[in-house]
Amino acid sequence: MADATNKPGVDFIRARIIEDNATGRYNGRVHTRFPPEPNGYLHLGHAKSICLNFGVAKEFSGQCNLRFDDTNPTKEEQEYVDSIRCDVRWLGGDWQDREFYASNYFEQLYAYAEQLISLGKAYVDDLSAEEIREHRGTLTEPGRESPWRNRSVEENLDLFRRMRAGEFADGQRVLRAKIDMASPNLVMRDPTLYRIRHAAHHRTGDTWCIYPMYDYTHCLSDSIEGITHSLCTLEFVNNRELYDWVLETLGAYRPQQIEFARLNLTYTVLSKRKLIQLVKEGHVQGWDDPRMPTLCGLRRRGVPPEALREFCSRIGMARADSTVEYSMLEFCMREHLNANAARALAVLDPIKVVVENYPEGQVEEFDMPYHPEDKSYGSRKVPFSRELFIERDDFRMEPPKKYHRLAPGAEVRLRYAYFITCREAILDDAGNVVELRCVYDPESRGGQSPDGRKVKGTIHWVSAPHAVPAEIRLYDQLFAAENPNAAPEGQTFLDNINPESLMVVEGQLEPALATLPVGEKIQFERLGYFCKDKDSSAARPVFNRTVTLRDTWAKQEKKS
RNA sequence: UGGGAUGUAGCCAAGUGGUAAGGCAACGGACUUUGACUCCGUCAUUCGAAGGUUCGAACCCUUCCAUCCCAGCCA
Repeated sequence: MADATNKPGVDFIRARIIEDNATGRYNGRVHTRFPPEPNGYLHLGHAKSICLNFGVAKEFSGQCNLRFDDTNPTKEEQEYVDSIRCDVRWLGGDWQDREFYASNYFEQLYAYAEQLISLGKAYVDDLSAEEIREHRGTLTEPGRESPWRNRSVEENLDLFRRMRAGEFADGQRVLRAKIDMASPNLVMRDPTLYRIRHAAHHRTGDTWCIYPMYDYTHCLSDSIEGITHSLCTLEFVNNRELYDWVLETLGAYRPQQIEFARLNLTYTVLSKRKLIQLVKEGHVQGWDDPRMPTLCGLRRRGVPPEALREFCSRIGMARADSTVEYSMLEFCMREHLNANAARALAVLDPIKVVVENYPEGQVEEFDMPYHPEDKSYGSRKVPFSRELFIERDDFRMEPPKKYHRLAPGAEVRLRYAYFITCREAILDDAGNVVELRCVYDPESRGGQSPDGRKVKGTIHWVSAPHAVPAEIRLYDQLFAAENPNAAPEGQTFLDNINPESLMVVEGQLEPALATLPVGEKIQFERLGYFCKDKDSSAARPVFNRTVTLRDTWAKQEKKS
């Protein structure tokens, strides 16, 4: 056991669990929870927590609950709980029948609060929010006690019951823990436990007009559910003292809170406030805009859940603040998609090619494998004719050194089809290439010449009369700056939005692509991975680019 | 300025007294009917800094420095 904790790859949380199991601290039980507040959509930061909590439970034959931390009725909505359920399931979190809500425990929490009052550990305070703030002191000065701090248990009980009964207006009184107004930890300076809010709750309706605060609710919810390891992010380190205080004071079962660093990613923002702003101000087209780091956005973009899980495992788990490079995420997308996406041909920026020596009106079909390394994907027939489209970038009037695509007089292979040689480029008045006149070598059918002659380049193509036009959405980073939050004086993260984060082009697809189901992921050979979007219609498919293929040539060319 | 947390390569991250894992990125090269994939190679004499203890320190001690979190009736 002890040596298992020293194995590389075991993070500090798992090491702790192994140790707890070894000492029998929870009798070998491992029970975690993923506790989102239903006030927004889940994003990559939550993915880290989902993978941790559900992952740990699975690895140690334990359980993980889904718990909605719904203690603030003014911010929470059913829409969010629905989306959260959907996103967690998509990522692979399985909470079985253990879907809980902090609001399930309101009655129990209330009883505990009365107990705290009876113990002389909580009191009703008449101070206003502002007065409480003034009494709290500052980072360097101790706070002052409220004049209402030493009311009798009877008076406190009476007042608290009347708070519940709705006798007071919002903000008129709160229930506070009686701890230590001079504590160097501000969280411990008589924290608020209950506040009055005459607001309908999305689950409990008008049953309550007082609502418990996070610090009071979370520890007790964990305790009630028998959680063993309560995993949360670093900003809650200061709250742990209160977490323990509440449970200890009430003599309740005590799980342990363990904090880890939250995820930061380059070229993106992961704060709920900023994400909401992007949606509300129309900088993106919604929570599921494929440029959003939300789970629904990533899903729509075509990112497989497996890639996200792999990403979460690769970034590790530690307590140091960190910012992971976006390229790590891209690597995980490509790694999974390369092994799991079928291939097809699509031309996104077409130039017409006329194969002069190919008989007019003739059409033949090539059988092409859907996956070059996995025969189980099968194959499909792709039509070939006298008129084709190839990628504009695959032709140069004056090819640079080491360019092994098409140029006047140059020969290339059309993927799985024939060798062609360019005879002539037809230009318009502005000097743009409008058409290429080529000849093919009939002997090279399938892409190999019997004389053993080699061509360096292989390019993709579609048959013009058979091609299916489609809307292709080319996504790039939403932000142009590595750290969008580092905006110059007088600017905000919004000024770092990448104006070219979305480019829409009209592409030409091979026919088999027309019938793909929405959500299907596919590699357009030599271009990248794409996913059919829900905006598709029968007449007009729409594809989102998930991520490009690595492009060593483009990088090399840019350098010189 | 009080308290808490954290500093290992461009990024993430192991390592917890015996002489710096791994991954991403980058850069070379091989292979290639995707300039993809795959494969091979290069990439920390040094662990925030300075002192100290020790035969031996990224690990222990001291001081300092830097970054992050906390003054909601948000979570």
